[in-house]
Amino acid sequence: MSETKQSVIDDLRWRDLIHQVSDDAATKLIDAGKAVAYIGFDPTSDSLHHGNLIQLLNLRRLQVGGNRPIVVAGGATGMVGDPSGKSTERILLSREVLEHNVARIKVQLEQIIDFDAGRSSAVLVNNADWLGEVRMLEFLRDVGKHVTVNQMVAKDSVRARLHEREHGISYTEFSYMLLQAADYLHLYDTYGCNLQMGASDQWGNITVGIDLIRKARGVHVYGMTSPLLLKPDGTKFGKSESGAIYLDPKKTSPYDFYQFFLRADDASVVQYLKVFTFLSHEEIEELKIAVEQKPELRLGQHALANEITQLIHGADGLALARQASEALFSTEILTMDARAIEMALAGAPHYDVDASSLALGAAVVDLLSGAGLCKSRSEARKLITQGGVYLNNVRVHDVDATVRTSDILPGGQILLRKGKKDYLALTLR
RNA sequence: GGGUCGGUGCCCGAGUGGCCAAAGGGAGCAGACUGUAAAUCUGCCGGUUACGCCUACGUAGGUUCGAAUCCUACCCGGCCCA
Repeated sequence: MSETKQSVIDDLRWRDLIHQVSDDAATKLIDAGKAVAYIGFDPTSDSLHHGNLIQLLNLRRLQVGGNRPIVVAGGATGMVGDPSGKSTERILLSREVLEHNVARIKVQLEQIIDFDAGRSSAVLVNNADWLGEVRMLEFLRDVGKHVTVNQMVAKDSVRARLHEREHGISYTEFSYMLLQAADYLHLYDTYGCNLQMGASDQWGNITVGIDLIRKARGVHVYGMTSPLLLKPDGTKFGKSESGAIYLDPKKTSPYDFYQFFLRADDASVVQYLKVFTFLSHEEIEELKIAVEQKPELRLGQHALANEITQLIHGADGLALARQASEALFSTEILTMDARAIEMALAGAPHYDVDASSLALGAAVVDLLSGAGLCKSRSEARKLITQGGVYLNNVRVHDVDATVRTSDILPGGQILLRKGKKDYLALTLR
């Protein structure tokens, strides 16, 4: 990973990471390394996902330029739910769950942002620590007094819900922007925070905070958003077939994480390289040309998957993911020797099988559904009928096919595959 | 509180007594073509011990030979009025 020494803003612009800036002065502040920038996350899960990652990397980019990052875990706001970008009312999470999530996320943040970098050291705070204490009357006086309902109603996020036929917006969610504004104010008071960043759907919330600080403190602070990452067909980026891609290796294995980025489509790779990596402009330009001229080599995808997997899962995680990927996709695993197979499959998805059950023959249908490759036995049957199941890379034709002891590969595993890409190593137990 | 419209499968959305496991679209999955790409074409897309049976159209009852469709009560949401 190479970090450029040029202007942070120029770099962000080049990477198409700037959507809106509240004031040009913000860019000067950032380039001077004088920004104290904050980003908030609602801890709705116990792991960050690749969508959050973009914002975190942006914070990191600023930090490299000498700015100080603040990460706010929304322990309090997470209990309310942000209406931005949501068409329906959010389900509220319990205090216990939120606290648990905040603790887990904290560990992940430390991988990406430097919490020990002198005057630009990052800070992690939980807004439950201050919002949780605020008295209602105090809040109404200190925050509510400065914001008119007129401007609140004018926000896109609210207007969308107001005009919708089927769903309204609760007072709770309507208030969300005030809480976020209060966060900004608190961070300004405590850390001299002067910049709030986020995805473009946060713009409305961010501007409320800026206005609040101007009115309450007479100080001009800033906001900046990055564009929402969209896939070429205009749909939202952020989900894989099986859901979000998490940073937690227990939720998304390094192998799956690596594979996700390796499968980026041609039309998006360059954009992803810009957004998800710290590769230099020159390196990315070279990869761009490579993708245009020899797309089948997928050099861009490889670089992307390597960089980001290394960043999140380290060299070891990357090595495992690559070994498994190469064994499954690039070589004929059946010709490898026992040791090689064992090593190669170490990082591949696993499923434990009772060795004794193979003696009698275990139904492929049962293994598929048991391992979670199929949701039900019906689905597994249909899949086999359609020719979508492979045992040791050989298509299974019979719905009643079984896996037996003789199918065990030299490495001690059995390879089950669904479709072209979904491999599973059955491990004997 | 009154009036009114609505609550259908992962999502959107048709269906207003049998031909409905429920049109159509999207998403998803598989096959073909490829480059672990995109686009396209084809098939699948509630569960099951696959004959049949079971579970499903907000919830609970009822009418009927038969209900997603009719009736009653209730719950939830939108809009308007108070």
